[in-house]
Amino acid sequence: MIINSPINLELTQLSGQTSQPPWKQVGDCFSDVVLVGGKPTLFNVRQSQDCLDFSFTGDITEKEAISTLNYIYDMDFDLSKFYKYLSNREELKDMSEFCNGLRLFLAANPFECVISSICSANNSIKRWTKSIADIREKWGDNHFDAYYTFPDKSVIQDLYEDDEEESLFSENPCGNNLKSCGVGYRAPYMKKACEIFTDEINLSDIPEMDYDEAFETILKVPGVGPKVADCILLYGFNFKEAFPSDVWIKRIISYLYFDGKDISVSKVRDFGMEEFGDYAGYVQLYMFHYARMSGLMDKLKK
DNA sequence: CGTCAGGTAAAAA
DNA sequence: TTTTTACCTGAC
Repeated sequence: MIINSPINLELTQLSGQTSQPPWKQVGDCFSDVVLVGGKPTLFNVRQSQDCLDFSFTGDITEKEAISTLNYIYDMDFDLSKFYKYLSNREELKDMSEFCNGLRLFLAANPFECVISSICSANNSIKRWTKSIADIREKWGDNHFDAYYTFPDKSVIQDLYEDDEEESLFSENPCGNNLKSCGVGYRAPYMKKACEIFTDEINLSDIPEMDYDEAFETILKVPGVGPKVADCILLYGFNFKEAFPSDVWIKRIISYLYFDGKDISVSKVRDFGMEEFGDYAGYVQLYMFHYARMSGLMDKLKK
């Protein structure tokens, strides 16, 4: 079946968005299990022309399958309108040609996005995605042979933190701890985050909030600073007005808009949200990948 | 072996 | 309020 909106699937999958790790890739096909209304469903998606071709296995209707994929790949977002917006601005006009068909890769599971985003802080894409994949395989539920859902917060909350704690309390230590997944000093953040989601913050309240309230709320979670909070709201909850600002976005914004002058990450965030409004999230996504692919990043590295 | 990677928390200015 | 410092880990 085809979803008739343009997308570059591989670019979208491999762009390092902190919603979840990329789906399993075999040839040109990407697959993963998603809980749709609690029902495990295996999705297979691939590029067909410039659109999305998919099939699925699971006890849901075709309509539910389409609506799930529409959400995850943000297929209702009007890319051509966005490209017009970019082309009308001198600083942004080159970006669309370097990232044509790049879309948001939204979280199938917002809780997983929170943990992924915490894991991504001061980390590489390769390492955080492997950590999250390891957590799924160790403590998630197995479906359709080789696929795993992300474990529930109650599971993560009860895990040992590291080898030392495990060998202290366990009769046969066997890597049943968070740090064995390479999350490093983020392990206690993850566990405390789960506690907070049990007795203080209800993640399902977030979509009802306005941006500032959602931001202040999610910022209370251990391991979540401003950059990670914006990522969680953008990739996990589809708040498109988020403008996650890290050192790279700072360098790029500084180069494009402030004549290379050094400005704080916090100012960059304010600037991006003010300047780009509801397009802020997409501009951030395109900006980062434009810089990577155009060579601007190498130029700014020194 | 030292440096670095898409920051955060805690301490200090 | 804004700046500095230590920090798991794996790759180079």
